Amino acid sequence: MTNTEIPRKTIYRLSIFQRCLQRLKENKVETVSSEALAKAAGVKPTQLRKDLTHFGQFGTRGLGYNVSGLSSAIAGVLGSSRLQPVILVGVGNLGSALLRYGGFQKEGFEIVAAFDSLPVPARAKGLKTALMKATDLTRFIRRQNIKMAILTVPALHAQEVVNEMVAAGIQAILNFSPVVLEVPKNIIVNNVDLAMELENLSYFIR
Amino acid sequence: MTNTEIPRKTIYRLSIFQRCLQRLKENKVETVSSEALAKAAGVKPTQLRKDLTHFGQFGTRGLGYNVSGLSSAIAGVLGSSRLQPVILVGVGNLGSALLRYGGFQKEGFEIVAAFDSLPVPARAKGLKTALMKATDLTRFIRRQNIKMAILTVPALHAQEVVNEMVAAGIQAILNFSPVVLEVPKNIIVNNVDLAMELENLSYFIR
DNA sequence: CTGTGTGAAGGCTTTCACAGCC
DNA sequence: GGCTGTGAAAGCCTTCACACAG
Repeated sequence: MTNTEIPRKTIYRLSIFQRCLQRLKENKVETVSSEALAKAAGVKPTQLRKDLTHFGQFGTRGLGYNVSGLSSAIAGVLGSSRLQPVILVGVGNLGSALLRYGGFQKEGFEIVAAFDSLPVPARAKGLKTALMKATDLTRFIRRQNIKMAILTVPALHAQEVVNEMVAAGIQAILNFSPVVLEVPKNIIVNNVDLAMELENLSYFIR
Repeated sequence: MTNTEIPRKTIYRLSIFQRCLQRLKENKVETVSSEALAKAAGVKPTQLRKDLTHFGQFGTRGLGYNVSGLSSAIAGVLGSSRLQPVILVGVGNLGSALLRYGGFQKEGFEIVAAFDSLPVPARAKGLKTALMKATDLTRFIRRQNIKMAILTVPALHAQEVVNEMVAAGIQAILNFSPVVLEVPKNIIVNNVDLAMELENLSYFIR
């Protein structure tokens, strides 16, 4: 099919477009031009159109895009692998926070279990997610065939936990530890480093 | 001085290098080559060297970089504006979580106040950060001359809160709401969208 | 001989310009 | 006329290759 590898940035933007389309749908808008949608997404119209050409043709010339049509097209690209179960490792401040945060479920992800080396029940108070011991990690990943993990352990332990998870079969990691993880090439890691984002912002203030 | 604008990616990497240097310092390493440091940071040696040329020359040919020397040089570039006070707006699940999370303080940022339209004292239980009403937001920003804000309000209210903050003088925003914010060109926004990161990861799993 | 600093080359992404369809 | 789809151009970032300093 698509011969060239699709840029990661394109995939990120697809998610943004999807969000905007959702909002349009709620407002009963049926058709949208690349100009309008791009503006809502904060990009240039040509970029939106270029992004879409990676996957096919979805618009009608002279008219624009059918909102729900484009939306399901993007869902088809993105969504195929959407209903992944996810585990969270490291139920400290940030970890328990993310468990409480509903934003994942809303987008179709479910955190099916949380792990900690020293599970403190108080931390999981009021949560419906199962809290398990770190010693169960490998077995759980294998048994349930989990592919995605959110990593919120202290920096010091991040790499060793990653090694264990990768050995058990995890393929994608959302890493919140301020550490550069070493993983085999076929494993994908996205880093979210909050302190770094602030540092970066502060640089650009004059 | 430097005529061309420095790429944002370079600034991000500077933060990573700084982290690695810190670790080297703790281990009493005095000298490091671009190859070793780059490997620790997960980039190519030439890129590290190119990044540094934006700011000057910091190495010794045939030897490498003095760890603490390079570290303070980078701190000088990044750190000039490091001790920014920060406010957090939106004390919901994610917001109160971030307040509890210590990762910011460690890197030199302090959240000096938190705001919510309906401050629930229970949410702030055990926190030392002052919890204030949203109606005090503008005045506080003006009085304390705050420039940076962390935004963790529901998507629906994000834009209006941003408008108010920008009018009051905020210059940089770390936005956790899954919304594309509209701001004047001189205002800088970094987006952290957790659901999008997961979506992105799941796409790359086969 | 080792390892930095850097102009030039290469590769990737964005933007332009316009052909083509409604 | 209006707006998409897309090859070509431009711009940006990364990598190479090597001059040069210790």
